[in-house]
Amino acid sequence: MMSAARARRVTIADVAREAQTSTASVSYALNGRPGISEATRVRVLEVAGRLGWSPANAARALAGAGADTIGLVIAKDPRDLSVEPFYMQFIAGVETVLADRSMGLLLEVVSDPDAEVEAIRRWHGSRRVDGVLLTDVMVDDQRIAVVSETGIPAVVVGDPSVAAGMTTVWTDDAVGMRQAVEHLAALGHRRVTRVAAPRRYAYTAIRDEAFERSARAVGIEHAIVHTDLSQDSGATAAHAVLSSARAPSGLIFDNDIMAVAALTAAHGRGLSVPDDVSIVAWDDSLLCRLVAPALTALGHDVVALGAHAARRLLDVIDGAQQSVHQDAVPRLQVRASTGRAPTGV
Amino acid sequence: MMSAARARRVTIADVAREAQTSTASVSYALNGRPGISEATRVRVLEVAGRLGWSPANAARALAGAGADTIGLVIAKDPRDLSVEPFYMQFIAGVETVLADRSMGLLLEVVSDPDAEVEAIRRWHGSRRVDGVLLTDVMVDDQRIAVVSETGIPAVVVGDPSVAAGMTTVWTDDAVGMRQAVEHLAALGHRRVTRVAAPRRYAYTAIRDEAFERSARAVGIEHAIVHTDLSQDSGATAAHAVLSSARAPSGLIFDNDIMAVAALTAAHGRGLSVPDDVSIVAWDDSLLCRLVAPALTALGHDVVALGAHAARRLLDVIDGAQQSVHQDAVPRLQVRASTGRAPTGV
DNA sequence: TTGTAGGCGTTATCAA
DNA sequence: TTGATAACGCCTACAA
Repeated sequence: MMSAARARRVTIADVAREAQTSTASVSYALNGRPGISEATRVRVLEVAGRLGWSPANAARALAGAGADTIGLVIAKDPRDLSVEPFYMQFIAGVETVLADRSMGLLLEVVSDPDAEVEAIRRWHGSRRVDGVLLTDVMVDDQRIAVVSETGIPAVVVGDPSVAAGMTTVWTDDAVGMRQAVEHLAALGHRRVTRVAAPRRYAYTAIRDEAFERSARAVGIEHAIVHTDLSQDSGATAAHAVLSSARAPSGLIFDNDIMAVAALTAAHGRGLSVPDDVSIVAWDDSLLCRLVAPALTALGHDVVALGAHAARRLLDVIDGAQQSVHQDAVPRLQVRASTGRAPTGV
Repeated sequence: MMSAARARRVTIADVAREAQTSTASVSYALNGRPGISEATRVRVLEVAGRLGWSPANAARALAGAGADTIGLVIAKDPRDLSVEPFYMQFIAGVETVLADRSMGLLLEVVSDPDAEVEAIRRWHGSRRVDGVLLTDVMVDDQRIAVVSETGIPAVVVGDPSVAAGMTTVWTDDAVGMRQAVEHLAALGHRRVTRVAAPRRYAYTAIRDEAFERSARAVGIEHAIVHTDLSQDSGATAAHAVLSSARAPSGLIFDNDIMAVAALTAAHGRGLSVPDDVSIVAWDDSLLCRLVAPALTALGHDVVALGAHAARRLLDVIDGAQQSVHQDAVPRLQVRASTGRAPTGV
């Protein structure tokens, strides 16, 4: 079979010739600029449509317009991504905003933070993106340093305290944590353990602190175990914690995967949820609703978060001052996995 | 705070001047082309590094190189994406291949097929991508028509029968289906129902046919129910099927979500899995391992599939002939949700 | 209101 | 092996 001969692309000059005018007028017409008669504009647009012309992105970018693209680089192991509903939702939200401005999203998935920095550098160097979105901020995150040093328009999705003054869209995890702790306390739980994300993530310290403060405020015993967020570490942590001398009656996990793993672990130990132990998950996903009992979980609208972040990034690209924006507060969805604390504990 | 003054970017001319040579030599040096002395090459690279120069993507693209980008457009409701581990894994696989050629992935998430076609047209028209990946092929898919008519380099991820002769990477769903049916038959099941995806997806008919053929081959009663792949429709289908006069003892679902919903539905009806009813899921995700009992499921390596498709697309972009490539065959992971058929049925 | 021409940063051609 | 120089396609002063 013959490979289809690539027909020469139609250019602005072709349209100008066909419409019997100049390339300048074609450009004006397409971009809705003043300085052209209505008659000419209509004629040009008609011809452009008929010829199927659309401006080459590279040419406009070269002529001074931006790349009409923003970048998002995700540093995760592909294995973990399969269970992270977060990013697809976030991306979907971003896209809703980009679509209105017909901008594109350049995505890169890398396996380590160094590659992430390198990707941002490369994108900026080759002018492929007008700005970047930074998620999953870590302690001493190199990306923050690179971005603020090079002046790439960027929005940090995370706590302002780690954003080095850059524009930030953040969620108040502390309030979420407090809801979870108070919910368990109100149900009579006197000992609660937080099964947390790795310390390298910036949000971990924030949630740790909020957890301890909230627990102290309601006067209950508390402890924290740090994990790697995996299913295995969730199960391991659950077993360890539940077999300890003074086992807690309430567990708060930093994601849904670990919470579900803990559910299975508890059942495996002959414990009932929520009669013997109550479980709270962070990240309210479908998973939380699918398992039995359904999991009480902290959730927020990630699609909206993505849209919010994208909107702010476009503002920054347009020259807006650096600023801090709070997104919706996490809400506790109470379901069947939390109940009154067992008596006599 | 002042917005950082955007320093003028360093161009190839700057490097040429500093290295006391011409822009042509700089270009040759950077791209590792012959026709330049080693001394000059070294000098140029040194200067380029010192000045922090990297070529502007737009300029290269305009000068004839490609966009160094491939496109992937996903037509799904954001809500559904949150529970679709497929795409993130697929994307991760694609990225591993693109990284080697330092190409980028342009992503677009839209909510309906028309927007998808429009996105592809737009990308092609503005020359933003060198090629596209087509997934989730539907019956009479407009994208196939547009792509083959415009000659955009593309790879169809799906059955060759719907790819209109374009380069295809496919998975043999029929073999997967046969494994599932034979597995149930071997366990003594005599009545099996397939809870299927919507008919608009091209793969649905393929799996339907494979299911019927396999069931006939092993001589068991069989039926098919079409759904929208949602949790709710999975539960609804399970209830309807299990309450029917001649209820099947085996169910084969077209995704993991519905299978999990059915698990809950079965429990809700006081049925034991697998003692009363066996359940097989398609798409072996973490979800299948997290629930109790763990689900027997058909799975394949989606990360590898993404890499495979990307590799073939790069070949097509490089001018390869249209061709058909089979990816790994789905494998049945036998877990606790399937067991011997109940006696006396 | 219209058209001409220069510039954006590379790559490719063609003399030297 | 080099170095001018002409595309590439668009935008935009500036001139008509």
